[in-house]
Amino acid sequence: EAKLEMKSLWDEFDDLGTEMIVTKAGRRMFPTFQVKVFGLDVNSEYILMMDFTPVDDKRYRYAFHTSSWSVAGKADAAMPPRIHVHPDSPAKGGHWMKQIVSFDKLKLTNNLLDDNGHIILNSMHRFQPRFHVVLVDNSHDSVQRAEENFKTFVFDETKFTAVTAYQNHRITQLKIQSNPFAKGFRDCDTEECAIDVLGNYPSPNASRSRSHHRPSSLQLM
Amino acid sequence: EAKLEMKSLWDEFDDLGTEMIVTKAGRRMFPTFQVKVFGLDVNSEYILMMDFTPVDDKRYRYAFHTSSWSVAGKADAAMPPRIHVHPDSPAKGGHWMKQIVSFDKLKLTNNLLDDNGHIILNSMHRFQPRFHVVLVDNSHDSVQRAEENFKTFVFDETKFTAVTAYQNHRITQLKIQSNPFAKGFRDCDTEECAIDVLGNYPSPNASRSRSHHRPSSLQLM
DNA sequence: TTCTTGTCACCTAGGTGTTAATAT
DNA sequence: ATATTAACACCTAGGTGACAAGAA
Repeated sequence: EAKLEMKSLWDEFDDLGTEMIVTKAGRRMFPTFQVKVFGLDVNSEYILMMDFTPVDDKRYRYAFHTSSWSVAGKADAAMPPRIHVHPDSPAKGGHWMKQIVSFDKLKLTNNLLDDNGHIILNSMHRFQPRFHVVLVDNSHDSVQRAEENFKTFVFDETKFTAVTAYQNHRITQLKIQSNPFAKGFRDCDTEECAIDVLGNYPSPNASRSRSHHRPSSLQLM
Repeated sequence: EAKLEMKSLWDEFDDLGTEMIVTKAGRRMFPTFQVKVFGLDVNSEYILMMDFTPVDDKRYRYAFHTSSWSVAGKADAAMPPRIHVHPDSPAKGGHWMKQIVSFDKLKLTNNLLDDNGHIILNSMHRFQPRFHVVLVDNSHDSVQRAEENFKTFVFDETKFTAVTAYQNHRITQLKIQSNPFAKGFRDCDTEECAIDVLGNYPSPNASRSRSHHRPSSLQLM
């Protein structure tokens, strides 16, 4: 009834141990959580939403010399739990099923005082994204039907560790290779690395050799 | 029940004779058609939409030496009439009234074969935008109530001539001064021209002196 | 030490009028 | 002549990881 999009990319990250950046202003997830939804009633209204549950009650630490995560103690105090409602909500089943549902407006933050409605997560803790489909039911006995009107989907391969800076260098490299917005950090000499995750080729003026020296000024000739 | 936003800007354009660019790919309107809506039922559903009616049955021509429009004959064959439905439709009255309704996704084209759903207009003809509010009525006798469920608003100051290139140079200048996306064409030596139409000041790195010479190369120092 | 923050160059994505070339 | 098209420099708006500095 719900299928995770870009599963192979999620699997690739999951095999390395997915990390998601959290910032004060809020950072999008990459990969973006996207699903295809099936089996809804075309003319009934639904609210689609996401939340994040702690995977365990632990705090983690990354050891660079062994390139591995280890437990660093008990979890910090839990943050105020928040839910992200998909901005198209409420909408009819027909709307949700006619295209991929993308949670690309969802942002993660570590700011406990956030007032932008972003999802608040503790850094160095592990989380499991969850996806919920709620049927809008205005009938008098909607309370009794609350359970059947509420469906939750969990994709194990989307769990991740929240971080303020990437820990595993291989995660950094996979993000750079697969996120179009990080194209500026790709090292490409030839066209072999130029194919993005969707199989698209770059525009002709792309892939000039990267230099991270910051010019102090520039002059027109 | 509907109030035009940015009326003073529309008036400024209307006094000069508003022109709107039409292109094959589709061009947004500037000013953008935006309204505040009042008096809807908060919990009923409405569809909001726009269409464009010919102001007259004439074709126009612009005389640069006299800076004026004149009739150039009868109108060309009318294009297939199209309606632009606001992408939030259908939505409850509460949604429409809680913020300004902006038709910034609406695009104008002169391509009669357009398959992007854009509004098709004949260049060098005059048009009157119209705004419609339609109550979604599922009752059995909705046919009888069709008229009361359908309200149309016309703001005379939003009429314009469709063009493929600006004719009146004063229109061009007003577009450049008031549209943020045309900031690159502003001639500014001091901060006096730097206040945009909303009264906002520019960001610190703006308003470098404009040069339309295209550098053949540039060098980092 | 370990983790977090703020700034930055470098991208994606797309909205401007200009200009030269092309229709009509 | 007049009208249209396509490429382009220059913007707005905002998403990346790198890096240096700061905080715990």
